[in-house]
Amino acid sequence: MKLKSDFYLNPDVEDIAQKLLGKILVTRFNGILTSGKIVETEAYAGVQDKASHAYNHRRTKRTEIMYQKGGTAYVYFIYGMYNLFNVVSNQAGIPHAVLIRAIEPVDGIEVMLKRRKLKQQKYNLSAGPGLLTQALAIDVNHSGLSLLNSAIWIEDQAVEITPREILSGPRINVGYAAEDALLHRRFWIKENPWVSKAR
DNA sequence: ATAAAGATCATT
DNA sequence: ATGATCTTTATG
Repeated sequence: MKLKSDFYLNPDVEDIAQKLLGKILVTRFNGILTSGKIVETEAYAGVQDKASHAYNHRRTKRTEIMYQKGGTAYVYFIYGMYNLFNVVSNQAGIPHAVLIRAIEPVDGIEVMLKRRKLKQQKYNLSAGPGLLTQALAIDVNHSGLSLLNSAIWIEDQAVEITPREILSGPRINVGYAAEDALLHRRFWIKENPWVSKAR
């Protein structure tokens, strides 16, 4: 069942980052459906978080999306080649976001392989924030879309991921964030091979 | 107008 | 450890 608005209005971004683990991220573009189980996330805690694009109330054309109501997609382009997908959370005006860092493929694996230009399934299909967006065909044109609609959304699962199955650590490649780089705001499912290997 | 940096990844 | 590749942002 598609997650509804109240799930995304959660004011605790570290909590929602953990609750997104185990849920299914789905895209359906031109009738083509692809999806994967979320296995790794990172929480970005708005204006107080030195790692966040919205740190210190930074408000630009790009970051404007983060100030929208929870349940909006925030997608940005980085390093000249990658689109990174985030789930905006909390009420409008508070720029919380959760970066989806890795998924375990579920539906449309053949299509995803084609999009990634891979012959056979390996972990580099979708284990990494810049890779899963390719597999699901998400790009910056989708930034601002509502996750309550039928192009990009997240499905609830009967089986909840329990706190015992979740590990945490510092976020990846946020060295510019000074002391906030040390906070444990990266979460992943213990022993899941689809978690990114990045360091 | 210009320059620097970046929530990455594949390769050496 | 390095290179690819280009948008976004800050600064002048």
